[in-house]
Amino acid sequence: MEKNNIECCEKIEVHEELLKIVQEKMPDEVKLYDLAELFKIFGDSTRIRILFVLFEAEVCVCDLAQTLNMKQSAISHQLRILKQNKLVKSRREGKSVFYSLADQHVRTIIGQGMEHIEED
Amino acid sequence: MEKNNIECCEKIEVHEELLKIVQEKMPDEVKLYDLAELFKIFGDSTRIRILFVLFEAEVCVCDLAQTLNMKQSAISHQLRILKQNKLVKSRREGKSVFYSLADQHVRTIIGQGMEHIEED
DNA sequence: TTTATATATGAACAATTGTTCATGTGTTAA
DNA sequence: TTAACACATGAACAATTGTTCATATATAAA
Repeated sequence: MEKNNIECCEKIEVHEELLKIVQEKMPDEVKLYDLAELFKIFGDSTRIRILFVLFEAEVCVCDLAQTLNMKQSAISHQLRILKQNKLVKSRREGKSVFYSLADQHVRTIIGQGMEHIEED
Repeated sequence: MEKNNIECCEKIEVHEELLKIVQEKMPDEVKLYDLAELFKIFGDSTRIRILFVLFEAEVCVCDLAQTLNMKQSAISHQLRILKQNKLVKSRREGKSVFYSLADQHVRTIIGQGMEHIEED
């Protein structure tokens, strides 16, 4: 018996086959980590609200803070996270910095999320 | 001057217009909260790995724990979260409980996430 | 240069989260 | 009924996270 054949649910063959398929198709650890990190970004309603504003227009930090009724500092911290993960991009114009969406996937991902929670 | 006309970046008209558009298009608080909660589910690499296994087959808890090399307890806790959020469904067969994907959106959302992190 | 405005960021705090351990529930076989 | 197995779950702990406050940087105007 090979070392992977640990007994489990008394179904050793199925387990063997599964392990093989999963080893083939499962992305590597780094990619899985990055993927989870990406979704963590969407897992905060402040960041979601920021993105919904950016769906409509390119906006400066100050306007974001006022529109969402939050401290400028909190908005800046979140924008930093969004930018680090390439979900938004920024452009300076005088004293202001304008933020906008950086990626098409943002709309798709949030759209699919909306569809999911609007079911049944 | 109306009370919404707080000065910000010396661009009151733009701010006014933005507020109006955002108020129209922004989902209500409950929906935004639910949406963030949904994405939080995807924001953990253990749960992501569970979902990748379920992309391939319907699997029992024991096999999941062995395949992912984790404690059965940890897997059960995560499956509970996935089930509560309708991302997986379960079916008892004797002593075992088999889990499988409950929703098409799961593949799309994870697929879009993969596309995003695989860019540039 | 000084002042004011817009934004960024480090530290600190409360709140949330994922895992482990111990134990409980449900099912099957003896 | 008892024992064994598969899974679920509450409590506890460490680790992570989002906000606030204070302050730093950057730009523009005086």
